[in-house]
Amino acid sequence: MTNIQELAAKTGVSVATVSRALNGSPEVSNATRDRILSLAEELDYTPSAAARTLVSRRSHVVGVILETGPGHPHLLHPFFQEVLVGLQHGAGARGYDLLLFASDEPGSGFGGAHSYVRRAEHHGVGGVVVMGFDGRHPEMRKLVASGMPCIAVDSDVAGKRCGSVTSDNRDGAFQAVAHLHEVGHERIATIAGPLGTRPGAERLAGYRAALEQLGLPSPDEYAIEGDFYAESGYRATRELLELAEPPTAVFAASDMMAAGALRAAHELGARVPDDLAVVGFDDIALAALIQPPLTTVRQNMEALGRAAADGLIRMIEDPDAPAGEVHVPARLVVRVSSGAKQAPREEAHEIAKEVEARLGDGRSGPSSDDGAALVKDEGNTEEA
Amino acid sequence: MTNIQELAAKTGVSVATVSRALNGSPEVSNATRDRILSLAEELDYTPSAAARTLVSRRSHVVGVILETGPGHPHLLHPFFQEVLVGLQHGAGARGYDLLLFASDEPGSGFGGAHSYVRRAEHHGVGGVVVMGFDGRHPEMRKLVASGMPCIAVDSDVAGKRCGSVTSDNRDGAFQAVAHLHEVGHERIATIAGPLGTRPGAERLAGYRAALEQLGLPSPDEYAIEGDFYAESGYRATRELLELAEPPTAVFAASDMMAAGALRAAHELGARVPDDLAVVGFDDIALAALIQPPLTTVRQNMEALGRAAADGLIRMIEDPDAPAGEVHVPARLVVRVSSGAKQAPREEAHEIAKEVEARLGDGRSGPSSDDGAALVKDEGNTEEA
DNA sequence: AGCCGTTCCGGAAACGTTTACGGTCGCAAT
DNA sequence: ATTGCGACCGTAAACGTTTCCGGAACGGCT
Repeated sequence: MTNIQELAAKTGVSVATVSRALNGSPEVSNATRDRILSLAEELDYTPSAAARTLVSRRSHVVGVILETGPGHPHLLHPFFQEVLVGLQHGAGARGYDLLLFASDEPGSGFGGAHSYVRRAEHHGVGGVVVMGFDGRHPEMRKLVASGMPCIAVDSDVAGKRCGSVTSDNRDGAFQAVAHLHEVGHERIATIAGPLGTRPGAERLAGYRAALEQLGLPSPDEYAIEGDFYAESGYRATRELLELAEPPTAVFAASDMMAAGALRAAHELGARVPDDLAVVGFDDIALAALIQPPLTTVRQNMEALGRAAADGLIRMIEDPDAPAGEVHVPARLVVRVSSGAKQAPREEAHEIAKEVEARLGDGRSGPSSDDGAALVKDEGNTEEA
Repeated sequence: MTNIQELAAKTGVSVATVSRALNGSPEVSNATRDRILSLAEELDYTPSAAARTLVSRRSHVVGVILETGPGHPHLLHPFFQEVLVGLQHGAGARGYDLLLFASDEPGSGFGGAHSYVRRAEHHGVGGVVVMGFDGRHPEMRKLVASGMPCIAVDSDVAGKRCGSVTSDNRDGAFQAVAHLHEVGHERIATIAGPLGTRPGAERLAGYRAALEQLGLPSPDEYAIEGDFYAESGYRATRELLELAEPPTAVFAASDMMAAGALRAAHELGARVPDDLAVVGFDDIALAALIQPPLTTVRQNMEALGRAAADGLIRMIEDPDAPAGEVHVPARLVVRVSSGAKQAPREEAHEIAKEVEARLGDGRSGPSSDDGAALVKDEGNTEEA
């Protein structure tokens, strides 16, 4: 491996000058800079991250924490995967790489699993983004207490040096209800997420706000708390349909619960969307593939990731940057389950473009089907 | 941050001794070792990864390469996500962390995007695992040429220091066909993956081998090449069903193509599984949720990741370890689409346990539904 | 008493950078 | 002719480890 000394020797200058040239310092003449740069290129010189980090105390790496052990299946949710991609792009654009904490035992000789804080310090990362934790977790408390810059995705941890990034859950829910109202519904129920979670609470708030603003009835029985999983959506929908005055539409705070709702409706002989309109939240891959294709509120997960990376790096590079809270807009994706007369033209167009962008030269792909994530809305062909 | 010198000063020994104590060298008395260790614990000492890497030239980090730019949607496939989890566990168990390459421009002053090899060297990672590339990609050629240890997942790159990990595609396909034969089918067709890809070719080979061994007919028209995506499965199935002597069962080399097959069958009025039995490959989340629930060959993606991590770290730590090729077994998951009389008892049991393990205390989860990945095979309730 | 082998430890070099400090020019202003 | 200044560059210290080399102390053997 060629190092900075070699460059110095071969160009006849000191290592200090080489370092300056490499880092674009103005204190070096154009002539020598060019000489050095071209030699570096020629020798395929790559600076040692370790040495650089050691002295400058900044590693150009951001940590990523996501719990994947038993009892933490979150990581397997497509949601986090796409956020990760956003992180990668966001961090990459700023010259940072991502470090996924995995090891429990970096060095040796010490006992027990190390705290994330300690691991972060060990690697000299300037900050971390955390996903799949809630703020009550002891590790999270330690983290925010440590003063290390961090950003939580879709969670409610917060602190002086700890910001957060979420979808605009409230607005997304609002859109969903407004849409149902637009296509003619008056009696709109909701299957909420766990109210203890931030997205659960916010989506319910958006639902309530929409009902109020639209002057729609909002009986207590129309809001049932679920747990984001399909089964709870199933049960809630059964309850709803057996009410004396059942709703004609339901907004589920997650696609999985919406899927459960679909099944319940099917079993009770209620046709979707004719007898019961359904809107979900998330736009997971499944949404476009089930019957009928699900109208849902799409979270822009890539944007979430990008925003998290941006915010974090800002905090890292400016020690007294505020730890903000950013909301990424969510947008309604109209498919069949909500009973809209017809998807507006531009919507279809947009989807097509999106699919293309994500598909790319997928044909040359390595294996398996990537389709689950990019589906050409096959369900829509039903309309033809 | 407390460093090794501080420990040395406070325990009244030299830094060399402290270092030895920390690393478990036998050349230090038990008395002093204990003194040092307990002080280290007390001061919450964390060694600097940078310094350690700088001198020892091993970073205890493995690189992970997966292309996520436009034209590379692979990363969004659940497949890679689960592999990533496996990697995390595998690497973590050996004391390694994962570095996700993201940045295009680590330092500055140089032009253009850096090659992966260079980035890997920059960070001092001992090796990398690559996913979502095929061996023909110029970056991959550079990588294997560089002699850096690497492992490719589900791909066909190979070289002196470059191993690979794949599912046992051949055997998985064999199982699928054998299963179809067991439930009574004789005329079994396949929708293959792209024959240019390794999984595509291997699964076809397994299909052929099974037919031969079982003494089943294997007319040319029964094998159609698809591209792993749903649309190709749809078209292939239409072709198959319009043959003079159509097959009664079809093995699709991916779940997405199987989904396409289901749709085609539906359109042509063929009932699944009665008129046409279908088996897929992958066991993506979707598989359990579509109607009818799909019998498929499950890839153990977590195991793939673990195997990749294991193999890579072996290569890193033993400079002349062979770059092996490992196959992870795939296993058939019987649901409804294949028309098996009944899922064997233990299978159901196994699924239940699996679901539980992955679910864990999911209730306390942060948001969204994790359900897509862990579905309780709701479709099976149809049988009741 | 001399010698040798162990056991434990310290000194110091090395790893590849960045950066504070100082130095040498040449040149314009006094 | 001195001074001052800006542009450019070199020296060397630092960052926190690991590890080679050697040395002291000690006990057992001839």
